[in-house]
Amino acid sequence: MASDHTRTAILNAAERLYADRGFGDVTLRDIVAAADVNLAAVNYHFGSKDELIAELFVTRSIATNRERLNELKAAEAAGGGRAGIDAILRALVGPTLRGCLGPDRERSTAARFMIRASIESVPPIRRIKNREIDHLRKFAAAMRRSLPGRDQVDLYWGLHFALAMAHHTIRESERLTKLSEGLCDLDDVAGIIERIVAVSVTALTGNGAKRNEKEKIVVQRSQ
Amino acid sequence: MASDHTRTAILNAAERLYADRGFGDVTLRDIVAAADVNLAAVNYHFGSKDELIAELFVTRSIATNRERLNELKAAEAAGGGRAGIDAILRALVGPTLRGCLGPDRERSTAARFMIRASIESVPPIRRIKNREIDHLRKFAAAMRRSLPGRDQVDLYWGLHFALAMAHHTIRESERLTKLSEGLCDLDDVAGIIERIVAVSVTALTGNGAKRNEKEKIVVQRSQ
DNA sequence: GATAGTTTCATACAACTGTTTTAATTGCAA
DNA sequence: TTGCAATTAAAACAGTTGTATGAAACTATC
Repeated sequence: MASDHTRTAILNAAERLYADRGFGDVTLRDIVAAADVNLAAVNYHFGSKDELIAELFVTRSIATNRERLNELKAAEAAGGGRAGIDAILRALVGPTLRGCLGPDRERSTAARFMIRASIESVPPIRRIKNREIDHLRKFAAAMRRSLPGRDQVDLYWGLHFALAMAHHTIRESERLTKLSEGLCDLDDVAGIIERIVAVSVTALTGNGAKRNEKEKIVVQRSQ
Repeated sequence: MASDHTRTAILNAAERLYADRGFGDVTLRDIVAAADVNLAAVNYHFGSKDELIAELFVTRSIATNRERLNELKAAEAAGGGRAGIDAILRALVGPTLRGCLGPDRERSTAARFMIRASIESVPPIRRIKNREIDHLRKFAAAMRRSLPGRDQVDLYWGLHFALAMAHHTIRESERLTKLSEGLCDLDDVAGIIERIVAVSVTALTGNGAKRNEKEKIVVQRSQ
């Protein structure tokens, strides 16, 4: 086990290729070519292609989750145990958005790999993915502490929608740029994060949230 | 060309299989088995697998877009040329959500296929996908007519976020159910649509944004 | 009912996939 | 150094993929 060189070279090459091109059309031969190792090394070190993907996903998701939790803990510590709802949501969507959008050099292959994994949902990953729910529960709990009076159903939907906006923005950034003819600036990551946080907070605390199930909001023209 | 039977059988089987299992692991042999036709029929009628997928996507996206536009046009007609922003957003996300969520029997393979197509982004589809932008432009224009005072950038983001919440809800419905331990009712499609519309409307017209003075938000009881 | 054109069928093909095998090489302890 | 395990290497394997072929079956027109 002298140096793990081959092992980590495979992991890094696989992460980058999967992040760039998705799981669908990346073969083991693509990976070993990029890593400059022998084809059989994958099965020697990981057992199978699926186990390689699984290990990649586990490693990277631990890292991503830690980053989010660090930000959450910092926000809660700053608020004496209770973070503002905006800070919680910022900790939830910030790391991924920063890792996937913005200038090329700041992007992380890890974040882009995780987005791919959450999109394409390949079998080896689907089996492990339940752990992510436990991770999200921590954010749900923080939100409950932050807005103790709020209906839990609304909190879950708010959490869900915040993730929705973040992921969709990453996945469809190109389309949004084209649709808006460049008006929406996808390089302004900080601005995007604040926009998503603002919408989520408004949904959770604004007029829409107190609404009874039987009511609906309509916009009327006064003239 | 006596009956087109084989052709349409292939199209229907392919649509259902792709909708159920994604593009990744559905082979031509799976399709012809489900359609009960010969393997060579695919290449005879469509030329290649990619052309089959492309034709499927074009046909189905025309149908989906028409459904959304009909709802938009009806809303605009009812409002004398100007639809409420809520009705516009409802026309945008309603058809797809109704087609993908809710009781089994109401789900449409077409809507589920379109979601798959928008998620997995396989090469033959990616080439055609630009037309969807033209389709979305019509909704952007309607939103502009509905909220003439609002900054266009905000409108584009609102449109984008509405689609984000709809698609993410479809893709991650199972996770949301688990996370909320059943509190979020994914069978209540009408309620989900109203929730997404409400959040989007709040984001577009609510506190942080500069609201047009000619408009006001009211909360109505639906019954 | 023979014929021409279309559609179906069984089958073969070449390319590519993940995996396995077997041998060569390396690194290190004795 | 020698011996031994860990690692790398080249090649082959069995399975699956989309596609192509040529014969058979059909359909409609005369």
